[in-house]
Amino acid sequence: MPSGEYDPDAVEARWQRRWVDDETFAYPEETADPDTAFAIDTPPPTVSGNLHWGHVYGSILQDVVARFHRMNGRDVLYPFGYDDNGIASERLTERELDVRHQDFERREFQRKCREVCREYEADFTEKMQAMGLSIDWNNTYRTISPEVQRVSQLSFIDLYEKGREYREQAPAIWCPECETAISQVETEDDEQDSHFHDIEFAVADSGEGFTISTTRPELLPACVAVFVHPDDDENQHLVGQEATIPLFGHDVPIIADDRVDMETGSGIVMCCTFGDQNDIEWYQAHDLDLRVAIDESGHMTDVAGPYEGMHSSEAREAIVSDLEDEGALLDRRAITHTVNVHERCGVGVEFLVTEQWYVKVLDKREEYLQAGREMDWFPEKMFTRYEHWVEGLQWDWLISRQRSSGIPFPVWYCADCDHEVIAEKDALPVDPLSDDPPVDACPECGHGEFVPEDDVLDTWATSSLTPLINAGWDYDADAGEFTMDRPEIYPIDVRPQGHDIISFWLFHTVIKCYEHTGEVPFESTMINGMVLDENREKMSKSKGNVVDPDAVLEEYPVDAARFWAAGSAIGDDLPYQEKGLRAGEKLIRKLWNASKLVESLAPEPYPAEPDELAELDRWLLAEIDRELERLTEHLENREFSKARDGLRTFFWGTFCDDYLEIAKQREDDSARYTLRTAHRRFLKLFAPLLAHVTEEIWHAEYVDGAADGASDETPAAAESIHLADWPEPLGLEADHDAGELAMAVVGALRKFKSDQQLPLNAPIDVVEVYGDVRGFEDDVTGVMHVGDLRVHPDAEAPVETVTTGIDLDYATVGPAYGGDVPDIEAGIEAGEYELVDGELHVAGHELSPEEFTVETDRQYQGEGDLLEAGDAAVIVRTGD
RNA sequence: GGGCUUGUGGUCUAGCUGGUUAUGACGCGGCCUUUACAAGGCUGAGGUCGGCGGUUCGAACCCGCCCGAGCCCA
Repeated sequence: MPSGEYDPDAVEARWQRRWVDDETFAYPEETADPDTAFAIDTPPPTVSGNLHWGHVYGSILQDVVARFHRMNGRDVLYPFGYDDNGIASERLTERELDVRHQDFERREFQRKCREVCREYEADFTEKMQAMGLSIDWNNTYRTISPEVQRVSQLSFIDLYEKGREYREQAPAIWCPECETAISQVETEDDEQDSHFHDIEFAVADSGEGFTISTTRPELLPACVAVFVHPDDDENQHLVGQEATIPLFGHDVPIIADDRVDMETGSGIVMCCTFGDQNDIEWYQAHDLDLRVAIDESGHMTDVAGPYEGMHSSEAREAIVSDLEDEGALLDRRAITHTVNVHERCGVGVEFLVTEQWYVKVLDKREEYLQAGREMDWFPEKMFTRYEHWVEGLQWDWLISRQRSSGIPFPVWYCADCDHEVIAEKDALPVDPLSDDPPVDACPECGHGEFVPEDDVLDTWATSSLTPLINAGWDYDADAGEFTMDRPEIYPIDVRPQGHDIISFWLFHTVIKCYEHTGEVPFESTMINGMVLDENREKMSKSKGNVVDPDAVLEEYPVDAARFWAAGSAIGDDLPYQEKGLRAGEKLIRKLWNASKLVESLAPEPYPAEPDELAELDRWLLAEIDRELERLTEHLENREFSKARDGLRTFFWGTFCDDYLEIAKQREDDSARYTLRTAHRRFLKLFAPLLAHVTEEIWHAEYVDGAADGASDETPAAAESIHLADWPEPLGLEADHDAGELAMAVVGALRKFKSDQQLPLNAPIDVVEVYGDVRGFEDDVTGVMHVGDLRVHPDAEAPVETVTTGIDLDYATVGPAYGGDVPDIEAGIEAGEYELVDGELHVAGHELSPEEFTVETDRQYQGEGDLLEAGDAAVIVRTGD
């Protein structure tokens, strides 16, 4: 029985333990029907990082969805992934064990990573469980595990066999610090101090001088062309001639191209292989020479002549100084500009021509756009981000990384002819550095030696496979085809994630799974916003405004955090608000206290449905039907805020303030049955939101009935409210208007007492209601302590009505009278109008009755006070 | 610099394809011990809907520009 005060600390921890111990939320493995299976594919968090408030927010929304659909008869698979395959966890391992990954064989080092990550995973698990999320802890995966490595390599091979991957010498974004190619998404911008140099170039034949401005003079030896804008009249005469590079002496063509930015420097620009993205375009468009001056480690090559072997930064200073000696340095000024850097190490990226593996994406943009369109987007507007991302793609997806650890490419090359030899699918996972290729001789040339691929796969190549990992995707060698352990969950019903990762994580996942299975991997995607601090600013360590989940959950119940999280419109950013949590606490308390009252008004044994329900009871149950339908629709549309606020308002106002107050006066089976039915329904409706407190009350009140079959609950409902069925509408006939009016009469009487400074239980002698509240007389009388209630359903109230104004119905008047509306308004305002046979004559127009309403004021001259209750007049007389 | 999103009483928020009285909560003022809850109930005050301009009889809503915030990209 709920008694005393609610103690969330004890209650929440107890249920969290029970849910895990009893495997309450385990996915029923016998599920086979795609219509009953319901799966959520969450992007796995990096376990080496901390759980932050954004995780709390996102996870709660996922959990509300999971619980809602579970109660709606779906077999829910809500798995959890730990992302520990990446540089972050490798660095962590090196730090913790004080080792270098280079000193170990790749597989060996990964074993160490797995060991180190295990404790971090345990910490993550504990915290996720302490939020009471309805995750199936039997269904977890680690992105570094051999099983996932196998899936990653299978994915590589499948795409290779489908002709979606290629290896090519091409300009790639390169980090000279990490000595690896990186993808576009791994770079970020950084404001850095630099210098702008004006350098004197000369035309080869005439010796005429012109100025080139650059921040990177060390690229002079890599210069392969000079560009002038076609609209640049002043310098047009240079086009077609050749320029001589100072210090290095080689001649390059001078070419016109409209990609030149005339506003910067002299408007004449040099093209080097490669300084930036533009250089690559020019290189390709004009078929220029390739002069590579900077090598993979950021040092100068032989192209740089005397500067060979210097680091590019040293070479820059040396070249500037030599230019100055030669008089070719016209100016040098300090500037700050944005530099494209590698997000991991902060070092400026280079563009190098290297041999890399790519996944084709550019050729199927339209198809991938269509794949995105086929998903349901919550909210719909977020699709635009996906759309713009796909339309703006400039590179195929670079998937090779020159790191020594990570998931290896399952590939060897013939030492003689470079023919690619791919691993056998049933041998995966393999590491070419340790394992032998599947053939003894090259199928192409017969050569017997092979060079292993020592690159590893980009971590996104793995992170983008989570739907397949969850569905148990694998290759069946006997059948010669790909299979799934759980085909019923694919495509996955919901993919939740923040709007910050739509462009790469979601995109990569969609296209890879689409290529493997021919199906868009998600039925829907649910985009949550970012969590901001109380001042709507981004949380960041440097600002010191980061909310620590542990500290908050120390102070507030998890259910309060759930209430806060559900206060967001999906897709919008949400500020952390302590008041939001406090409001949650209040609702939890209200639910608890109301449950205590229900318990005392309708104790066990619970009454069966009486033959006839009182009008008020039918009205309440019918109102609950309405709320149930609204709530269900909102949850289906992921309108969490509307769902939450609607249910809260209805419960607090209609059930607690209106119904319960009346029910206190009643002692009949109809009331007892209704209290119990309503209460049981409210618990269920609140269950996805307030997961713990509803479970606690459910167990105190309703599991016995579910267990012994006394109630119409399923046997599973005896285990947990979260396994109970979502309510169906009862469909009772009720007079909605009469009930509404009766509540308005009660409200008016309450206000009357409040205005008169009377206690709410003060008696009232006579109340006359001029409106139809038949069937509710005893309810009004009981709760308001009315001695004599007289209802006049059809009679006119004995009041004088005075016309106080005219209310135009603009929706019809506007279109009908257009520009004359201001005149009509002025006429009414000035009182220059007449009512003739129900028509309004004003400003030369005759308005028909449906175009306006007459505003009236009721005045009562008799004994007692006149109150307004909705449309009805109520007259109150007290015996003073 | 570009794209997307967002800006409503002190704070958070609702507001559908434009219709005139802009929703609710938190906080604030006043009153009320009523069969759970005073962390409750009743009631009141508080808003030029970020700014400017436009379209319209009528704009929180549509259009343009500007400002602030968030995300992604350059």
